[in-house]
Amino acid sequence: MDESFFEKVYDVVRLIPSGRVTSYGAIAKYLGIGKSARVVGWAMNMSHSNEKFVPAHRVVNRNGMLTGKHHFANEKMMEELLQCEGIKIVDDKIVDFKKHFWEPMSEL
DNA sequence: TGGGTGACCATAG
DNA sequence: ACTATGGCCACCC
Repeated sequence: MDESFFEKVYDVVRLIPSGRVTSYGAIAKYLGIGKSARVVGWAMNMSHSNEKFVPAHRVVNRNGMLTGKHHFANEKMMEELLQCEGIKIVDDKIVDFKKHFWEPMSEL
């Protein structure tokens, strides 16, 4: 299909259940690019271009740190959204990240 | 057309 | 334990 990689990334991100978080590498691996997790991050960078809303706030790096918070409308919006879903954020990091981690391969 | 970029991850020193 | 570097792929100008 003409679905670009971004479309797939957006689709997976949109499938992330509320209160869960995942990492770029997990999505990258699920899509098959594996090591090139950067493409996933790049896709998120252009997420604002997508017509539909993409819960990019549910996607963090492997350390569970909100690396992309600066790319949101407001830097605090990301952790605020996560907190709204019941996820605790301390020092721009997700508490019990492993516990809230959502693996697309296992769930999908 | 081609180059440069990027919100990463893994390994090595 | 921490820091530094390399690699990797797809999209935008």
